[in-house]
Amino acid sequence: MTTIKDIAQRANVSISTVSYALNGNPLVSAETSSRILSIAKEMNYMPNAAARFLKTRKTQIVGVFLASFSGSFYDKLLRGMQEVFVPAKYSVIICSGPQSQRLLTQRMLDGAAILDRHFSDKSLNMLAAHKQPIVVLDRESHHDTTAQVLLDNVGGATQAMDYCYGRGFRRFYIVTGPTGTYDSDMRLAAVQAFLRAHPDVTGHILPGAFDKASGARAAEHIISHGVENAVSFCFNDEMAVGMYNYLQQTTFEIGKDVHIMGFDNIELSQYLSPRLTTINYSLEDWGRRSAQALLNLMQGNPCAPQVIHTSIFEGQSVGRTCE
Amino acid sequence: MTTIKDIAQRANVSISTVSYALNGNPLVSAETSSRILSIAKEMNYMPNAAARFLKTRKTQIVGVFLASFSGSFYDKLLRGMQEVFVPAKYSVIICSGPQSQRLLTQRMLDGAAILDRHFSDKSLNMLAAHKQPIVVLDRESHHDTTAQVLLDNVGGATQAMDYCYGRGFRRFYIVTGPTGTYDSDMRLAAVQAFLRAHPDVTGHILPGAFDKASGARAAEHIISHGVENAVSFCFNDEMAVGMYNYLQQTTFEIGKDVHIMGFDNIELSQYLSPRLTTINYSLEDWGRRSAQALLNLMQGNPCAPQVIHTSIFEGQSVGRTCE
DNA sequence: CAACCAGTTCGAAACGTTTCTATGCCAATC
DNA sequence: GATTGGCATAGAAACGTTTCGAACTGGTTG
Repeated sequence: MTTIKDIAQRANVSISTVSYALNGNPLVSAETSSRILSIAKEMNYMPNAAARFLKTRKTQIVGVFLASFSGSFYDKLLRGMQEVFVPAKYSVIICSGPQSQRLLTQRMLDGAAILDRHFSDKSLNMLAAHKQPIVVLDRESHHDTTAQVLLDNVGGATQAMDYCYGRGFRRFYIVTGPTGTYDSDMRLAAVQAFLRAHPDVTGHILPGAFDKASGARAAEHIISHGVENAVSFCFNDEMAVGMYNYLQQTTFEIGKDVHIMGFDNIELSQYLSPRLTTINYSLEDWGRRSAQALLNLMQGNPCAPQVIHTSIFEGQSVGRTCE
Repeated sequence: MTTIKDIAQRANVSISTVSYALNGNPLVSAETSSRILSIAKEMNYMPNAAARFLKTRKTQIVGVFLASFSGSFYDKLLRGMQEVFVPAKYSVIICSGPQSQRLLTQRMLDGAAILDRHFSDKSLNMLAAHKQPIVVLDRESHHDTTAQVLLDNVGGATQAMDYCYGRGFRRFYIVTGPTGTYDSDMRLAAVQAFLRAHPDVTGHILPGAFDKASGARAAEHIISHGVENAVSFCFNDEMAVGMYNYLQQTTFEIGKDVHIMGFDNIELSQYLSPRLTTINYSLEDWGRRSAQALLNLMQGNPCAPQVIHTSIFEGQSVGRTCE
């Protein structure tokens, strides 16, 4: 491995001069500089990141912690982030699984974005205590080196309930995500507030796990408990897909006999037939704004909590009640 | 930041003793060791990765280079890899975009898997010259620190052609991927070999780009050039989806008037109606075997080229000719 | 009693950078 | 001709580890 020492030797200068030249420090004369640069290229020198990090304490890398790589869900989010980080000269890496937290605790990352419910609050607090810049997308966090950019779950869930209510539904099946996950808990809280505000509405809570299997189970349940004039609000589209899959094996027709509302508007939803009615929001925007927040934190500026707003995406999976 | 120096001071021992204790070196007495360990925990010491890497030249991190994060395509692949790397105590990170190559050139990674056509052969050769362990999934590479685990594109494309031929088709539209990509080029070569071997078959090559838009364009083209008794072989499912989308706005019925064969069997395909007939293979297996190959390389063992085999997944999108 | 040994611990060098401070040189000034 | 100032370069310390060889203990041996 070529090091600056080797270059210094070949160029008959000191290592400090080489370092300056390589970093474009204007103190070194143009002539020396170009000589050093050409020698470096010729020896195809590659800086040793570890040594540099050790000195500068900056890696120019940010990590995005995701629960899984599943679905095209993250694709757009990450694209939004790249839009911000690439011009800012940060490399973005995706980390998943418990063992990758070590990258963060061992200071290999200048900052991190977290959208992974397996990432414990305890770890997060530890890191915050060490002044690690972190932006959270799936929980609340109030430290001076953390920022939150959260989905408007309450708004979205309320929009969904309002929409169904407006179409005449008074009986709701609510298929939740895993308890303890911020998104599911917030959506559930909004639903419960809605139910309190509308005494004429009944809601049956069906615990789910944000996966297709939960949707299928829920579908099975509602069929046996009566579907007429009821709408099923799945707390994410994936569970709605699970419902579709299950119902395809039955004679029930979605949008007529069975009504389904989703949440997330994932790409797959547009291929469902009938098109799923769901809650929509811009993942790119979420990514961009999270990235911007993290950038701010890394520059030492605090960053106020932000909210990503939602809207209804109207398909044909929620019809009207027939009375 | 707590360092081993701080711990040494508090424990009244030298830094080397602390280092030994932290690394579980049996030379240090159990008593001292436990004292040091408890002090370390109390001060919540976190090792500085950069310093350690500088010394040991091992990061215990492998990078997976992907063209994009799109689709659930990579999900399974990565799960397969994690199965191998997690027990081997390696952290896996996903790198995308040109700027993340720096992680590799600056030796932040012990090894890498490449499935990214934007990753240039030139860079790859540079890295190979530096003895960087790398496994490639999307090209050939023959260096002593590289390994290849490739999809059996030729076999898969041949299976597809044979299947359609067996169902009576003699006229083929071939929707390719971008020229220069290994997968597309191999599939095309197989198709051309097939055409040479079957003089009774005609094939029209339609250049595509592995995206939905290409599929839509191709659909438009075949409609205006006659669909009867012709089958369209899309070199990936995503383009087939593009075709479906386009055809949905027409009166042509897939599997009857228009026949479509895909490649990849992506998750979305199962939601298409009629179900897409396509070429299937195990992404988990691909991931596992690539990871195992990389592990071998990192341990200094060479690794023979490997092939991932394919099979037909029969849906209803390819019917029969009606003569 | 000197020599040796095993079990612990310590000191110091090394990894490859960055960066602060010192030095050398030359021309311009008094 | 001594002093100054500016420019280019050199020297050396520092970052936090790991690890080699040395050194210090007591106890055992010849």
